[in-house]
Amino acid sequence: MEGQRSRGTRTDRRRELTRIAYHQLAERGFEGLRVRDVARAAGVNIATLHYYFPTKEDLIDAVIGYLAEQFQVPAVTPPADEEVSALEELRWEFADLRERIRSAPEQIAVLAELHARARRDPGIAAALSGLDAGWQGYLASIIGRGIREGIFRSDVEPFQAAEAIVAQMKGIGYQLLADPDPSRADRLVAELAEQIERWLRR
Amino acid sequence: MEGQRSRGTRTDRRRELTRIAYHQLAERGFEGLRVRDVARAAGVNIATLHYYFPTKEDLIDAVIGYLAEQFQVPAVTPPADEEVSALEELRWEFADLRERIRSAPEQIAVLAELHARARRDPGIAAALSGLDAGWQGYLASIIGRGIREGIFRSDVEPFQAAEAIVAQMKGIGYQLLADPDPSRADRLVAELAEQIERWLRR
Amino acid sequence: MEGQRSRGTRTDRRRELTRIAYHQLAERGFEGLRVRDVARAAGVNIATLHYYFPTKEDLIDAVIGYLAEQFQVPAVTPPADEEVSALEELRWEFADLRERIRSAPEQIAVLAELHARARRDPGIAAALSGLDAGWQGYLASIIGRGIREGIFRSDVEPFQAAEAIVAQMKGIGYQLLADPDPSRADRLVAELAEQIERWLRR
Amino acid sequence: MEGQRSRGTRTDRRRELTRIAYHQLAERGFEGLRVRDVARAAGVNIATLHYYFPTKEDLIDAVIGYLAEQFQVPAVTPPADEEVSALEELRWEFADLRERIRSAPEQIAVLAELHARARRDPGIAAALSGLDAGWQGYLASIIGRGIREGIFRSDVEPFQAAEAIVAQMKGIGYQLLADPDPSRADRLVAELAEQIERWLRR
DNA sequence: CATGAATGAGAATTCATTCAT
DNA sequence: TATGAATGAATTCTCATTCAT
Repeated sequence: MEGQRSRGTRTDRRRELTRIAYHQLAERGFEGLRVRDVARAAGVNIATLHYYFPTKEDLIDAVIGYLAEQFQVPAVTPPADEEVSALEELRWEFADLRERIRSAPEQIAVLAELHARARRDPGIAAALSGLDAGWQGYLASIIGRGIREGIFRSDVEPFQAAEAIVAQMKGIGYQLLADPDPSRADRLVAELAEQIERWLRR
Repeated sequence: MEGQRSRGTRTDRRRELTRIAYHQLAERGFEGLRVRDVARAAGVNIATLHYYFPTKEDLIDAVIGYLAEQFQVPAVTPPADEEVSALEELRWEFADLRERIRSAPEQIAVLAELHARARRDPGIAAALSGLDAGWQGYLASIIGRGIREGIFRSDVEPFQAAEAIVAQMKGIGYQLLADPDPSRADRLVAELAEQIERWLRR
Repeated sequence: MEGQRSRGTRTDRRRELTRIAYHQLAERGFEGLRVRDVARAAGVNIATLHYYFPTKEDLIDAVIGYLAEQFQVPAVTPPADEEVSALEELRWEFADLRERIRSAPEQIAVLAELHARARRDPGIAAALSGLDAGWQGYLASIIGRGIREGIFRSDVEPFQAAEAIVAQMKGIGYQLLADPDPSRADRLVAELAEQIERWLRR
Repeated sequence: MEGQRSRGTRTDRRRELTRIAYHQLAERGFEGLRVRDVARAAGVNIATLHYYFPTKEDLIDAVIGYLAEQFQVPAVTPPADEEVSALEELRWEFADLRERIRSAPEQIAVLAELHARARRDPGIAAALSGLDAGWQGYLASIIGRGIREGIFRSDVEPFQAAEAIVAQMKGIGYQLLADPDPSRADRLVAELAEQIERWLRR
């Protein structure tokens, strides 16, 4: 029973530390990420942090996992799966991007940091590939459905189209990091959405 | 003559140090950029580096200027201005992006690092804005010309379209940083080019 | 108990470092005070010193406090307060100065260093004012008592007289710093004592 | 002839550098004295300074000489030597101290810096002894004359009295360094003067 | 005489990590 | 689990001094 409680506590602590590291990474970048500051913000001793995460890299790995989780959670309520058209689902995806940029810029910021680091760190590159694969697969499935539904052009290869869309969505997100002007965000996302639609629709 | 040579030497040293810092920033990120390593790679004492760049920030500023210069130089021979259509010029722009990704990925890498840092450093944010403004203005001028030539839709606002295109081009570039697979690069750039064309053409 | 010992140890380390810094300041001046040397003399890593004193200034502040403590401790056993005349107490004060110069010249040396620095550092100026105020107040109380006892002239303003005496005592101390010849010290202190007595007595 | 002019120029440069170093020493202390800053303030290259003063110590030696010169120059017009009494001359000496504190505090500041350093530097100790000897000798001559004139007590040993007076005057000067309040200066110098007079007069 | 360029040695401070308790 | 204390190895930056020109 105590073991049970202990395990619960342990998980909580790890998660709390991860959460704080995630936010500090978003705000300060790898350049400014300090395990000491994470520990301080969590109200624990630095040795305690190292008990949970023996090295800084371990903590960073946990942050990557945390980011993946965040991306699982939709920022905008998704349409009821059953009845919705592929086009509507694609539009929802853009609304979700728009909302994420607005209400959870840390997700974009952490993604950008990881992206920059991925060049030097194969582990991070792999983790990002995983994230991308999921996103891309999801978009590809929408596009595929759209083709089957006859709304999208049939000469588009769903997976390759999805690959490009992912890259473009990220580009919009990164562009808005430094200057998070909401109207500019609206404009850019809308423009991208229109462009993609025009490109996909028959 | 002596003064001349002396001044030449001074500029050369500064430039050489800047160039080295630029490449190290591309490879190691801000996270791993060390003035000591820059000095070592240049074969000079660290105090000598500080003679030219009193602080690390001064060196970084020079690197930003250097990046701006690199972006001025086309990666692919531009078409002769006179006779070329807006569409051809736009295509050349994508070819240039493609070539830059292939042969000068450091440009993209440094840009990505600056982007990440811009959130915390207004100076860098301003510098990036400057870079973007040039690029965007150039694209807008092409689009405007295309509209006047009757190739592009007239209901597109050139400057806003250019804004989105810049973000998307960057997105493609960043996406290819971690995994610089040439065929993937070809595919992504081509996809973006086709998409944009389809969107702009009447 | 462990906490107790731990806390004890922490205080001890701080105090030991302070003590060493105090002596090194006395011997080398601010000009030659190096945190690295203090750490070395304490047998600890320089990072350990910074664990206790995050900055050099923090260490210096502790040294100032340490000096204040040293000045609290009489160098010569003070007369039993009750029965002694103001004149005898004043004489004891001079004996104390004489003994301090002989056996604890570091006190004078550190005081002189602080004095020189006080011009540029308002914090140190304030700390010195505090030290002076205590000393001056004490002397003023002796003089006041002497006046009430009828030994001292009543047309002397105790506080202003004390102010001058403090300055003169310091002057003697500083003068003896460079050349700590004991007989010269005896002579100078005796001369000052006689002069002051002659000035104060009716 | 050119040699002549050159020598003149050389002396001028040396003197100018010395003068600047003197003022910077007064303001920043040994702790903050930088040859680079002296050169910059003089508008010459640092290598040029080193041409005139091969080492920092050489420059400091020159500063000591400069201070000695400054002490030669009275701050207050001295009384016509012939007719003045020893008492009047002594009073003039105090007026001169008062004026020096007011209008040339750098003299006191540099003296205090040298004093603190004299403990570690026999060369400076010797130089200061020389300064003191002159001052002390001069005061002793006044006192001796006062005794011969019958104004001063004959049981005072002029040289020893002078020794104490020098120390006390310095003490007053140092005390006023950090807080150069003019009315406090007036008070302290007046108090010292009165005290000394009372002590010396029959 | 004067300078620009260069440097060795060292300065304070930082940081991830360890370890005894 | 948790902590206070400790540290090795860096990090940026400084400074008196040198030297070729």
